[in-house]
Amino acid sequence: MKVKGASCISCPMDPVLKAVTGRWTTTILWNLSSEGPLRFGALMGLMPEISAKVLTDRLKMLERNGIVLRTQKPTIPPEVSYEMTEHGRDLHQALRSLHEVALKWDAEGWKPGEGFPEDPLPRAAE
Amino acid sequence: MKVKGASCISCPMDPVLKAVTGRWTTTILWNLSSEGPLRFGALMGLMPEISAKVLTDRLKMLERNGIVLRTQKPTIPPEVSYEMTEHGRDLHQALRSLHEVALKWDAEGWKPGEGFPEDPLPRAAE
DNA sequence: GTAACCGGTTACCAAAATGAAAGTAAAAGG
DNA sequence: CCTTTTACTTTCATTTTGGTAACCGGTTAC
Repeated sequence: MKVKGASCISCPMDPVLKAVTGRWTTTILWNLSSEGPLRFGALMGLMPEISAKVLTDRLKMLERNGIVLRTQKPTIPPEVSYEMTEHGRDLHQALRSLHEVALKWDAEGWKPGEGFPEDPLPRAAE
Repeated sequence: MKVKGASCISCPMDPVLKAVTGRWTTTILWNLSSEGPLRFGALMGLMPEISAKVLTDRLKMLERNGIVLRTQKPTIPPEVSYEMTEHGRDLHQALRSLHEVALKWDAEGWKPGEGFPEDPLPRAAE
C-alpha cells in the first residue's frame, strides 16, 4: 500500500551501482562515454591522480561486466584502446545528467564538504 | 584541438562524483529520491546490509554537502528523518536514468562479474 | 528497579583498497 | 649494446574502510 512505483530492497539497482559507481569507475566511464575510444595512456593522462594498477583493475572489472570493450593491436609496442560496449552506452544518458548536475552545482558555487553558499545567484537578492 | 565539447581533466565532475557515488551513497540517494523523506530506521530497513555507523557517516557527508536535509523532532524517543534538499533534487533525473539502465540490464540477464549473456533476446538467434 | 525505544557515538580491530616503484615483454632506433 | 616505447604486473608498505559491540539519554511500560 506504500509502493510508489520505484524503490525496493531487491530492485536491480544494487548490482548495477556496484559495477558503475565507486572510486574512479564513474570517472573512467564518463571519459570513455564523452570522448570515445581512448588508449590506456590517454586515460592515464585524463586522470593524473590514478595509478596504473588501479586503472587496470577498474578496466578489467568493467570489461568483465560487459560495459567496456578492450581492443589490442598486436603491434610493438602494443596499442590498446578502450571504449564503451553497446550495452555500456546505455549509461550515456545517466552520465550526461550527472554532468549537467556537476555544471549547475559548479556554477552555483558548490564545494565538496561545504555544500552551497547561501544563495545560488548573488545578484538580484530576493 | 581535440576538444569535443564535454570531457576535461578539470571539469567539475570529479568533486560531484566523490560526493554522490561510492559505497552506499548512491543507494541512499536513490531511496530518498524515489521514496521521499525517510526515518533513520526506515533507511536501515531498506538497506539490510548497511551498519548504523556507515549509514550515519554517509548521511552526515551528504548533509555537509547540502544534498540531504536532516530534520529532528525533539520528541522522546527522537524522530529523525532525511530527505533530499532542493539542490539534491537536481540528481533526480540522473538517478532515474540509472534506474532505467538497471531495469534494462536486469531484463537482459546481466549479472555482476559475468556481464551479459550472448544475446539479449534469446529468440531470433542470428 | 529496570528493560525497551530511537538514533545515534565511540573504541577497537581486521580486512580491503591504494600508492609508489620496479620489473616485463619485444622490437625498433641510436 | 643500450635506450625507448606501451601497457601492463608484481611487490611491498601504507592508508582507508568496515564491522562489532558497547554505550548514551530521557521517558514510558512493566
